[in-house]
Amino acid sequence: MPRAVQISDSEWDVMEPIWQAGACTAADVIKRLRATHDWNHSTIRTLLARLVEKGALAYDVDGSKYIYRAAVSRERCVRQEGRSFLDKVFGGDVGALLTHFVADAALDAGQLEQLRQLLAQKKTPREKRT
Amino acid sequence: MPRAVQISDSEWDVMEPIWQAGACTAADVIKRLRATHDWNHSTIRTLLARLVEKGALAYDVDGSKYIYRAAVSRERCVRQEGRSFLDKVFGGDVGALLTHFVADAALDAGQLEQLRQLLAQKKTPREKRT
DNA sequence: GACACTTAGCTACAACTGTGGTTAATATTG
DNA sequence: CAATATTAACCACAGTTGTAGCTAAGTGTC
Repeated sequence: MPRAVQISDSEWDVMEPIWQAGACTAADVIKRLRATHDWNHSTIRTLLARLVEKGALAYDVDGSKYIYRAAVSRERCVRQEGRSFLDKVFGGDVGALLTHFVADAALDAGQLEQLRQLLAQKKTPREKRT
Repeated sequence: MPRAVQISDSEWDVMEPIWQAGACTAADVIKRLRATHDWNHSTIRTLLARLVEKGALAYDVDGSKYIYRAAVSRERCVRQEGRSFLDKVFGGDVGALLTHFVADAALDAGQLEQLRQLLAQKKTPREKRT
């Protein structure tokens, strides 16, 4: 399997618009990030380049520019980040993690209901699903 | 408030035994970590020193050695790490985070039950009054 | 065609991380 | 006491991260 790509915080912010848009030029990414980040365009270009090096992004050449696209799915990265956070902070104990966030967070009625339903349907691991 | 202490992965592993034991010497920490990590004792001492610099640990001098103790609570650090993970990966949406982990994890019957109860008791944030 | 703008590529640079060696003072133990 | 082990203090060193500048080549505009 593709060696686990390690995406830093800033890099994650750069991935986000690309995951959302599917494919963008650097200029697109820069434009989108302008709304939320006060970064120099150089910074974003550097991050794009690093993400390509890391294998998190790929690109197609279009004339003089690159059309970037994700080379790793967001899902995959979320799972990996989640896993590593879970291991670091909760020693791999998902129950503890969930308990923490449920206790710590303010959930609105809709979210609570959704979770209750998720849990209600949730099977214990006897029935293996992946 | 104490500026948010930023604890790296390795450092976290060093904090853990201290949070558990309450107070230890470097030798204690090293001994405890031997079980799980294949680290040179120097490495652990370096991490201890860095954690002191960062204000995550404090110590009392006992003869020629230090008795380390946590200067920041585990709770606090868990909340902070949790917050930053939540923001990075789920854009601050706790519901999404919980959904992810519930869906992704294998929970045994006991954990499921515990969570159901937690959710059952959980109050929605103060309802907006009119 | 001249000039401004965009683009990728390369360079920089300090802080943080992971990992561990060296030293000098101090304890411990045979 | 002499040899050995422990300790904290310092140093090292490469890799990652956050942040950005500078350059040369290509593109668009008048």
